[in-house]
Amino acid sequence: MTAAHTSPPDANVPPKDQERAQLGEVADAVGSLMEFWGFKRVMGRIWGLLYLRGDALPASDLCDQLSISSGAASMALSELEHWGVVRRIRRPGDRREYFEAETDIWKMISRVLRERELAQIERVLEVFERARDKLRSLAAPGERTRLEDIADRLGKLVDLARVGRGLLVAMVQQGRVDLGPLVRFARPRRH
Amino acid sequence: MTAAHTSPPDANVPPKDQERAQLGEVADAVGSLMEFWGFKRVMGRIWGLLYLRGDALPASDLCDQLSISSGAASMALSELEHWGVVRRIRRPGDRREYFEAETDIWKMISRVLRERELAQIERVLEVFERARDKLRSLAAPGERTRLEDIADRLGKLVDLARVGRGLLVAMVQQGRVDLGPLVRFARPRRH
DNA sequence: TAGAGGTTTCAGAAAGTTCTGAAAGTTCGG
DNA sequence: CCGAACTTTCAGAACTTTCTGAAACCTCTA
Repeated sequence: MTAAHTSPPDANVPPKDQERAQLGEVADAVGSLMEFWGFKRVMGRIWGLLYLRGDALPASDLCDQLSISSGAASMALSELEHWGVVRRIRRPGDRREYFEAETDIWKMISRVLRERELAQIERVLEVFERARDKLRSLAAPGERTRLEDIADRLGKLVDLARVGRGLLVAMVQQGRVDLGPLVRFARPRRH
Repeated sequence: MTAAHTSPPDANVPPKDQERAQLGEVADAVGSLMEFWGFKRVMGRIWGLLYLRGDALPASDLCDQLSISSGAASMALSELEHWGVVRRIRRPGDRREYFEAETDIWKMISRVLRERELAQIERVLEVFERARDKLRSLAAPGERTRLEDIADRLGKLVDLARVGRGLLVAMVQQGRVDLGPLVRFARPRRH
């Protein structure tokens, strides 16, 4: 039997190590959330650690604590900076750069919605509209053709994308939205 | 000079080919949207094509039109089926299986929100809560320590995750939400 | 119930992504 | 300006994801 039989189970693990382990777990959880959102996992881990620590750390500390190379840290940090999620700080008399977490989470989220999701939906919307018009122009005039039906369904996608766009705009502008229209548009018409 | 100098530019391209090209573009656009959402690109391409066509197609047609192997089609189709995004149909007197697109888009979206995003946030929330409690238990009792500060910031993440969860629940339940609480929670306290 | 027609599975190929570590670049105090 | 301290860049390594194509597996019909 080892000393581990005492209770609580980790009574003999140095508190510093336990703290570091917990911070690491939270950072990993934030990392998986961020990865889910389409960012690099390390980006989330870095922000999570900085956020919890509450003060600015030099890159070398991040490399140690998260077990990543200086290259990975540098790349992730400049991307985080680009998204306004982390700030770079210089301290007089210290040649290193320090990094600190943005704490206004809504600011971060809305920026991503605005710059990334909104752009995405605009692109898609344009494709939909262009294809719809093209298809209508191909349809034999006068009669109701298979092509017209396709164009109509495409029109439904256009409407949906527009509602989605409106939703995003409302979110990033006033953070208050009604999903009703989205639900209505996304349901198939009775006929 | 080629015949392409006549206008409109593709007056001499067979309409069937133009139609197919447009459908392909829309399918690709849906594919990139779906990829953005964390699904496989082909899944979106398949759903897009089936949705526009409006009727059921056999797998072999999908392979032809989207230039994918039977294996890829089979895998993507069962995943789409699992998400309730595509239905499998048998036609008497035909040995092949046909596939048709679900047209209730909200049903699809809310299902993903419920089964995937909600599960994700629950997982993260648990990690946050566990770590917060653990850190509090490590802090020296009585006085205000650095550890307590960390635990407080973690508590903020917990609150935020709870609000996010509530938002998702509201969305999948009644499709009507107020983002106000999210915005409020996500902003840093004045101090 | 044999076997033709269709579907799924899966090992390896291809493509895509992220990381490492060292070299090149930058910055600043002296 | 020099050079130590730090940061960025980038080619290739390592890993992950997705796809192919053929073999195994169904499943109807005759």
